[in-house]
Amino acid sequence: MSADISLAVSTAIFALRPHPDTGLSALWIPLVRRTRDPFENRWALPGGWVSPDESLSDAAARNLLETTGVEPTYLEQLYAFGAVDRSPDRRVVSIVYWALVRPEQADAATDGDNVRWFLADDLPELAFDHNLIVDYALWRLRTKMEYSRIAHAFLGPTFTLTELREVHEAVLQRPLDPANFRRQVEPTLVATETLVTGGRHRPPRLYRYDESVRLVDNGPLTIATPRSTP
Amino acid sequence: MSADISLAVSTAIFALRPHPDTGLSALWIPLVRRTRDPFENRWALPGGWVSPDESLSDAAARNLLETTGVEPTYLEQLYAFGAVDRSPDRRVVSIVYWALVRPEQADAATDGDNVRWFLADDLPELAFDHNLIVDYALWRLRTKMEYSRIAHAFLGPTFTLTELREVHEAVLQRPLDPANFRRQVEPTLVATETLVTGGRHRPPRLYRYDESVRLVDNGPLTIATPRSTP
DNA sequence: GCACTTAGGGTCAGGGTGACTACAACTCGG
DNA sequence: CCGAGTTGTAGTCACCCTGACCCTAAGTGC
Repeated sequence: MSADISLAVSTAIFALRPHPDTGLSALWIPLVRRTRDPFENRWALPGGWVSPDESLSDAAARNLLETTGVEPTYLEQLYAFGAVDRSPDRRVVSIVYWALVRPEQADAATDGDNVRWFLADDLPELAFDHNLIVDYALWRLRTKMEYSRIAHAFLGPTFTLTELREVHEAVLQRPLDPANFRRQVEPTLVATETLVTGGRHRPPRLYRYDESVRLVDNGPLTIATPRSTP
Repeated sequence: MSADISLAVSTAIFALRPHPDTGLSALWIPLVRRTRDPFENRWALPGGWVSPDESLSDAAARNLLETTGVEPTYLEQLYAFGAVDRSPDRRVVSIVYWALVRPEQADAATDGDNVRWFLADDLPELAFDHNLIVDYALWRLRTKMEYSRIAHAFLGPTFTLTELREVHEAVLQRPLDPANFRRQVEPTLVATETLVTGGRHRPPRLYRYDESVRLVDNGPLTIATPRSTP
C-alpha cells in the first residue's frame, strides 16, 4: 500500500503582461513564498494536498483559488513528478497542472508578501524541483501553441487578428508576419460584423473562434475528463 | 494530508504481433485477470502500488516485470487518473505509463490464466476506467509515431527500411508508399554496410538510427528524468 | 535464362509557407 | 480639409514538402 506517500497538486499559471524592459507582452507566472520548511522563504508553485473527495483537476483549481485567487480559463494536467528525493523530509508525489489566465483574472492575484508575479523566462531558484517543472510547462505551452487553439485562453470571446497574433508572438518569442498569420488562422475563425474604431489607423475586425472546427488536442481525454466544477 | 488516497501505477504495454485474420502486424496489449474484488475476473492493465522508496517509473517497471514478466524498451508516463469514483471501494489515483516491447520480449509474457494478450483495437470491457486509458495510450502512440522516433523501440539496433515501414504501417493502420517513406526517414538514419540476403528478391540494406539527429520529444524532461534502474 | 519480387532512385503536380508588395481605411496635425 | 502616419487586409511569387507514380537494380527459384 502507499499510505506513507503524500499526494499533492501544483500548478504553473501563465498570464501575459507587459515586459518591464521592452513593453511587449511576455509570459508571467505567479509564485507563492513558502512559510515553512523545507525551503522556507523560497518561491514555489502554488499547490497543496489532494483531499479524498475531489478529483485531481478540482484539487488543482481549488488550490489555485485559495493560494493565489486566480480562476483560470484553461487548466490541463502537465505531469506527475515522483522522484524519491524531490522533497527532503518525506515522499511527495505531485500531480502538476498548467493553467492560462486572462490579464483581468491575473489581477485578482495582487502582488504581496505571499504571492508575486515573475517573468516566466527569468525565475529565481525555486523550491523543490519547481524550476524543472516550469521549464517543462513552458515547453508544453510553446509546443501546443503551434498546433492547437490555446491562445484563445489568453483572450476574451472576440478579438482582433492583431491581438491574437500578439499572443502568439509573446509566447513564441518571435515576430510573425501579419499577412501570413492571417492566412493561417483565418480558416479556424468566424468574422463578426464589428469593427473596432478609435485606433489611429484602419479599424480592425473582431473575430471569434469557429467552434465547429475541431483540432487535435488531448485525444480521447478531451471530452472524457471534464472538470466537475465548471 | 492525503494518507487515505492510495497511489498506484499501471502500464499499457504494446507489442507488434501478427493479426490472426490478416496476418499483418498489429498492436497487441497484455492484460491481467483480476483475482479479487472490485472487478474480480475482469481483465485489467498490469499495475500495483507505489512503494515509498522507488520513483514512479521504477514502480511501473517493477510492476510490469512482476505481473507480466515484460521488460520494455520504451517507457513513458501517460497521465495521472484521479477521478473520485474510478474505483468503487476506495480512492485510488493511478499514474499510468505506456510501454513498447519487442516481440522477443513480449514472448516472455506467456499467455496463461493470469496474463493474456489482446488486440489493442478490440478489447473486452475492462476493469475500472482502463478502456479509456488504453484508448488514450493508443492515441498517444499513434500521434507520437508521426513526429518522433519511437518506432525503433519495436525493432532491434539495426533494421531494414521495410521493417521500419511495416512498424509504422501496423501502428498507423494504413499502407505507406515505400519510396516516399524512405525519403522521409532516411535523413534520420545511418546506412550500415550489411545487406540481408536470403529473401527471394534484391537484398535490403540494414540501417541504424542516427544518434546525432535530435528530435522533439518530451522537451526538458527528456534528459531530466531518466530511470534510476537502467 | 527467365519470371518474379522487393529495393531503391527518380519525376511531377499540388498545397502550404515565408518574404514581400500593394492597397484600404482610419486618426491626427497642420 | 488635406496629407502623413499607421495598421488592416489582399495578393504575388519562389521554395519546399508531400503524395502518386514510374523505372531500374539485384537478388531467388524454376
